[in-house]
Amino acid sequence: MRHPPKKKNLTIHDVAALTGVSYQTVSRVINGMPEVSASTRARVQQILTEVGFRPNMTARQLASKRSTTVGLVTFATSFYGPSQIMVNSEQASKELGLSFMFSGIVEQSTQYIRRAVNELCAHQVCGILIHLPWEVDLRELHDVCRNVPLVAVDSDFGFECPSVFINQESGSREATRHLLQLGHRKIAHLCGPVPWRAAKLRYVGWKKEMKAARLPLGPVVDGDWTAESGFEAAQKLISNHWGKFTAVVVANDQMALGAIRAFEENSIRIPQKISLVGFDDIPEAGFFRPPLSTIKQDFAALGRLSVQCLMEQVEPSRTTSPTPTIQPFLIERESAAKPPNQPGR
Amino acid sequence: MRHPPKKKNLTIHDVAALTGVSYQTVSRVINGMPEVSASTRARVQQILTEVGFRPNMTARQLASKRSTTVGLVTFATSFYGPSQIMVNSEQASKELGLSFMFSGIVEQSTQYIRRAVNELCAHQVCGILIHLPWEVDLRELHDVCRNVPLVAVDSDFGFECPSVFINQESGSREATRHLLQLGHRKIAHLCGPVPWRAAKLRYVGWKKEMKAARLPLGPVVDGDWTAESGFEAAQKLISNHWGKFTAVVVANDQMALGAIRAFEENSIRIPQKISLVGFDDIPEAGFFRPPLSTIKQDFAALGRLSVQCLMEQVEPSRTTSPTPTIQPFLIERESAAKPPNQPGR
DNA sequence: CGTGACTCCGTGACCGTTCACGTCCATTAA
DNA sequence: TTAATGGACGTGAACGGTCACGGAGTCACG
Repeated sequence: MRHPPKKKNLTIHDVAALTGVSYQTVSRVINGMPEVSASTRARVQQILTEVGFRPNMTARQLASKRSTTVGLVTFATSFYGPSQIMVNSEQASKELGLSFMFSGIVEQSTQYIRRAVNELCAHQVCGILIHLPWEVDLRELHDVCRNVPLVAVDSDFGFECPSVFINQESGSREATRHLLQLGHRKIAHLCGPVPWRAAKLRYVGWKKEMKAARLPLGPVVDGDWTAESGFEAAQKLISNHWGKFTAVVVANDQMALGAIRAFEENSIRIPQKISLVGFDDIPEAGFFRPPLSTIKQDFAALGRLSVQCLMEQVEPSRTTSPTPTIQPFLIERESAAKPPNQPGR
Repeated sequence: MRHPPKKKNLTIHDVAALTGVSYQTVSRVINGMPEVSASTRARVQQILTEVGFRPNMTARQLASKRSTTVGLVTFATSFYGPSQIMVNSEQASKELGLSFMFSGIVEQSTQYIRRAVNELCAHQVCGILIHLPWEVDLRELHDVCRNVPLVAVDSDFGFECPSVFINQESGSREATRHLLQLGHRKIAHLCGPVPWRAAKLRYVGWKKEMKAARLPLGPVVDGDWTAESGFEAAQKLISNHWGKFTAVVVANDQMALGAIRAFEENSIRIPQKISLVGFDDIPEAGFFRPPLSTIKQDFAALGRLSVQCLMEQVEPSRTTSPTPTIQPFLIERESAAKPPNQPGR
């Protein structure tokens, strides 16, 4: 930070001098204001492109007290969901002509979260998208945001907050329903790590669907999203609960992958003996053995809705739309079939 | 963008008024300058934390003509490599106290690239990390960057440019060597999409290692990184080149996954009949069937080196270190074994 | 010919910081 | 005593834009 200042960049004044008008006029053509004659506008425009003028966004933000960059804070970017959210909300921002700042947090503590939000606010983002996979009480966050709008992306904090959700519960119900429709009656659940909101909701979805079908809940074991944990969980299922399930709703695709391996190592064929449905539809899912039936979430839509919701906050022009929710849907492949000893439904 | 200005944020002047000193003094304690007495420093500090003061970065950047945010432009963030680069360079930036702006490009044309770089420059980033998987002539990029330093992250543009690389070629040679050491003599290559630099270099690595072993090149087919293309490529290998290879070096793990499936569908056992080595070590690789031997790249190190290299550019204080290169290494699992009909080497 | 309205454009202040000075006071050396 | 030194702080001017004015023309109309 201790080094000579950079070479000068071109400013609005330079352009003004080059064209022979005042800096204000240049500003006007840059911002497309009407009160400029066609001829001078053309002349200024000409010089503008000729010298490749590029407005200094920091100066503009400072002067106008407006901003066109959105911020995102996320946790656990190494997982599929968070990284998808990151990529897609950037894309959506770009489509609306907004820039994008990102701040990841390495550990889910309020301290780190505060820090990330603070950083983004210091840079005068116009609003913040925040995705935290765990449920966490973040009431205090309003203090640090002050007047910077916040949108929760598939997250739940301790307070009322504009949000956009993926309906995890409904997705999980759909997975369960699929199995039910195939004729399964004893369905286990391979659960994600409990503090995660998505894990909990997917568990609830499975439970509710089973209840709705007036069926007893099958065994539940849990993992930590990784394939390895899925492997171990399936082992447990086999050794502790064998006979008590003919299908399993798995909370994500990676654990499903691990589970598939565990079943295979025990010479349990899928889907002939046990059916499996995953969640996420990661790109590899179609090439597992067998190809995994799974629940797909439309992250592109999530990204779009998120920034849209944020911009509604920033600029509360029209009626605020209700909190949008995205419905995940089933991708049917080959890991789920009719249960054994039962010719059909 | 047409809406009432926000409520006022606290400024350095407010803090000054609250403490009863001049704004300059406040600035001084914020920046840790020495010429402040211990007592006033303490008083200011107190108020600072009390009101939760947060300096306006845009104003600071404007005034100081310095910046502490790094920019990244990437393509194809849906792939493993690019998304890893994104996440890890953000992490590395944060560790150095730098903020992070991101701009993805949806299509690899110079126009889009220019636009992304321009956007970042307009926001006065202190430097730009750029990762483009294709080789592309970007000489003109110096114009648009002007005096903003650029670092190529595992990328090759048409001009001399500070860079940090992953030694793709050496990684691929290692994969090939592993197969060679196991006793394979006829080794095929499943190549990535040709315009990609990584695809080309991995191809070259395989070729060179084969040449070095004085062996003829096995068949080459190519895919597009997806599991699906890997599946198709392996089909071609089987139908057009059967008998001409006992092992295949696959350019990434996803294609390897597809290939595994193709072999399986043709009842060709891996690794008993055909050995396979992948590239990337995606989190799922260890749970393929069989677990995939593959080449791992340390993206965390890449991220760290990238921003480090960038900061050396920004602040050319000490001797510039040579372009750093990361060595990928083999993760040995079970998809590669001795060739059939050959008890060992 | 004066008046208003409208079009086009320039001026000065300001946004929240940093930077280069300048000032004041106390201490020390001559 | 006086000048020089230096520590602690304040002042004014940037930085590159935007915003709210205001002024100079031009035209139509009374």
